[in-house]
Amino acid sequence: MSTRDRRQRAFAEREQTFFRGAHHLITREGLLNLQMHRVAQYCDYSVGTLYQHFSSKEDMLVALLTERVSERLALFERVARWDALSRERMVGLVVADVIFARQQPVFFHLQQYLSTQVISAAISAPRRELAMAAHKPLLDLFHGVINEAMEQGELPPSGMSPLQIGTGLWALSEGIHTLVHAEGLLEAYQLARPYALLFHHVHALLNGLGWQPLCDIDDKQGMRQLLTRIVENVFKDIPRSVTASLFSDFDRDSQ
Amino acid sequence: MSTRDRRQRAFAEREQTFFRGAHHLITREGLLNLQMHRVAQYCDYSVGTLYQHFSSKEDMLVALLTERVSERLALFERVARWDALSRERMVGLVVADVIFARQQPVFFHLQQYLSTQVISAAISAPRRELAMAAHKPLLDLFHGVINEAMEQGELPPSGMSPLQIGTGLWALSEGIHTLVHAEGLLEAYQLARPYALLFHHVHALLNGLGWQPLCDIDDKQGMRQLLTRIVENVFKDIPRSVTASLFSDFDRDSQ
DNA sequence: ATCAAATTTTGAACCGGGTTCAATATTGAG
DNA sequence: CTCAATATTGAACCCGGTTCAAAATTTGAT
Repeated sequence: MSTRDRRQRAFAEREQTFFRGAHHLITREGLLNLQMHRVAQYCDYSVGTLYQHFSSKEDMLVALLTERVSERLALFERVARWDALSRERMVGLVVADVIFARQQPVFFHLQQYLSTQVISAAISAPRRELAMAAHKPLLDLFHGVINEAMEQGELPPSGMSPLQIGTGLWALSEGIHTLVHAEGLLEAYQLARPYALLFHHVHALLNGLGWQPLCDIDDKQGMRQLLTRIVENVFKDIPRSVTASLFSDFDRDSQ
Repeated sequence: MSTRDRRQRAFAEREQTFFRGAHHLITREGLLNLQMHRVAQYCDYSVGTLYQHFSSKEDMLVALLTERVSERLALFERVARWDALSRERMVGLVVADVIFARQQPVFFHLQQYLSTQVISAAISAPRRELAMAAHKPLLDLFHGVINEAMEQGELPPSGMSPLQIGTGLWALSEGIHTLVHAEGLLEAYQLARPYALLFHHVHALLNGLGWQPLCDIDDKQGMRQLLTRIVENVFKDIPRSVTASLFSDFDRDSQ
């Protein structure tokens, strides 16, 4: 029956409208000031209709986050497809994450907020499972690179599964992002160049894990060159304004 | 004038009462269900009096968190005073953090929740500065160990300040804790033994930074022995039930 | 085209909980 | 003892997430 299909399509389209509206309002007024009735109003629907799509505010936020995984995944996929050494691609994945965080700060705040024990406990189990399922391809890519590295002997086995290795890298990256996004922390401790720091520690960790080819973590030039190569080969179309933040950190350093 | 002093003392005592009450209620019913009027009620005061101490709910939570920094600091200080190699002490600090997280899960959730960009933006600047000032001794200890390591040539310079080195370790540790505390994540990805993972990656990172003496990250026995030594020398009085979680991870592994 | 049943949309009303503040109680100096 | 200053109280306010009975629209049969 065509009626049913049309209805479903309309429903899905409206959901997109809500996502766009919510995103717009968060961008303009911050996550803290987001109000459900304003989202509905902005999209020219009533609150009741909004609640037909999402069972609660948190529910909507998780759905919004889940919806944008595809963009993050797209960035990751470019790196995965890149014909380079496994170690270079792993660094590329971290670059992808930095680019995503720069391009879509709202989603980083969302992710951070919703990962919190306090909030995540308030999210319904089915919605959480949906969100995790949506993230799975992303993790699969991540673990795929680690797997390849092991198979090609570039990463020594060490009795750890790709998932376990990945966790450490993920935690390090996530931890730095948390630092970057926490209000006033960087300023208070005069921590300039957080992303230079991130790559420094990522290389240190990769070296520590024995991921070949090892690199000299004091060789700022070399690290910068790798970033340049990644951007040139994988993220050439990303606006300079976004990728520049990767380097400006290093540039300031060398001056 | 003695009256003023007495008043101040009474006020400070009452604040402690509120802290105890809030902590008790959070422990029993979760941070999500904490209500201001219940805190007041539980402490046999009115909400108005509660608001004489704290300008908002978030304000109270930050104050509560700040108040317990001293306990965390106490754990850190034991490690700092321990007569051992700088690298051993650094691992000891990570152990201290795990112990604190185990002993005071409420405070870890609080910390995580309040570090979120969304929430931290809602905290008044003076209160935030107070909180940071309270954390400073803790960070000083941390950086002190790194400093010593550099001075004694156990950690090569590499153009990074102690603060910058510390950030990576902090981020890694914090990231793993986030993982551990996020609802359903460990289960979903069958990530058992998160703390074994933490120490594995900490050692890998320390090796990568060139922190002497390097250790073999595949040597599970050696890592376990270091943990035992730390507990024996520094945390002997901490209940087995708390420290056991450090090892059980490894034990399960070796079986 | 007409109508009634089914479905969808609406937004005023509800309600929980953080916050305020006018009324009340307590304190202490003279 | 008195009164002004100070501290405490909790009912009322207000904001914002959520609900649901009423209104509007769509559908399918006549």
